[in-house]
Amino acid sequence: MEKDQTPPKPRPFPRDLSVGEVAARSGVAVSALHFYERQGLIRSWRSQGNQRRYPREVLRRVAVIKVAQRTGIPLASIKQALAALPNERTPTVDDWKRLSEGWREELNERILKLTQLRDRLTGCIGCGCLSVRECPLRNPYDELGREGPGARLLED
Amino acid sequence: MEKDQTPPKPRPFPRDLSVGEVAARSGVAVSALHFYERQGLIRSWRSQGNQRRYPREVLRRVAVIKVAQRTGIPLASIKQALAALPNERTPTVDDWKRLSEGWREELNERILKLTQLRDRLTGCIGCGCLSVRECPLRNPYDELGREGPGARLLED
DNA sequence: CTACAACCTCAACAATAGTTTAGGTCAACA
DNA sequence: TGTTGACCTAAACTATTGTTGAGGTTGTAG
Repeated sequence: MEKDQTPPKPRPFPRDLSVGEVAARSGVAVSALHFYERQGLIRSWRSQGNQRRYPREVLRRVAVIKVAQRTGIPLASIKQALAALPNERTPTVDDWKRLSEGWREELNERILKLTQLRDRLTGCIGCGCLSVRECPLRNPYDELGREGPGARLLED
Repeated sequence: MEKDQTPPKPRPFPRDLSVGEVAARSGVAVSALHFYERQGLIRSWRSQGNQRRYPREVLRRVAVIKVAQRTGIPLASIKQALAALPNERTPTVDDWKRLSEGWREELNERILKLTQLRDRLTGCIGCGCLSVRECPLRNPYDELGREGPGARLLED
């Protein structure tokens, strides 16, 4: 009945967090937290009543997940990266920093690709060169466009 | 039986194109061309034998679709953009240029966002500020993280 | 004329990233 | 004690972007 998404009133003293609390503080839906847990990106233990309990550290973990997603990294890869964190010690600032280094590289590449794309976009769409064989925009796909020798008429 | 994907031998004189020819020359699978047609991004007429026939112009159309996809634009939006092309006249270079102008803007924004993200990435993941309320990386989601007044202990 | 490659349709399946719903349990407040 | 809000699971559903398969037709080469 949608009540799941409204912030639960905080319990007496915040040693550990309920799923609703994590949702409220991380800005991520309860259903998404369940999902992340099924996918192995976060973990919880259970209360006597079988309710999820999270260490406060989960907030950073979720924050990092969301940030990584914004860079375009799929959850599966984020999971891999998170798996490199120390398992039985709370990750330190340096642990997190190391994590982000790899992503910075990926991000840089994506930015580069998009920048090239942008710089060629107008010119190449406007010119005649989208003919698959010659256009720098299209070239990556060119392998598939070959069809042996033979009179190849001027392309559209 | 996978034969669909091997380049068909070119028919005698290329006035119009079969789906296999378009696939070979555009580097896009036949199944994807069918799909684009179902989605209304391209159109064809039919031969006597009910086979698809495309105007040569479709090559540019498909090229543009693929390029736009690389910029991260979903097919639905590409469809909208293509719908702005003149319907009964073959689009001119200027038509295509206009089309790409809008996309250049979107691309620029995406590049900007990613660049900001990159610049903040290491610093923010490493520092304590991922606490959702103060981090520039997390702030966008902050709305959901509010939970009324009350003693808010130091976040993780 | 016979094969076989290329084509057709329709339906099911795939991966990603979740959300929604149904049916039930737990816990706190009055 | 009873009601309500938060929680539980499992399964089904959403959207996007196609691919795969089954079963049948067309068209071209020999």
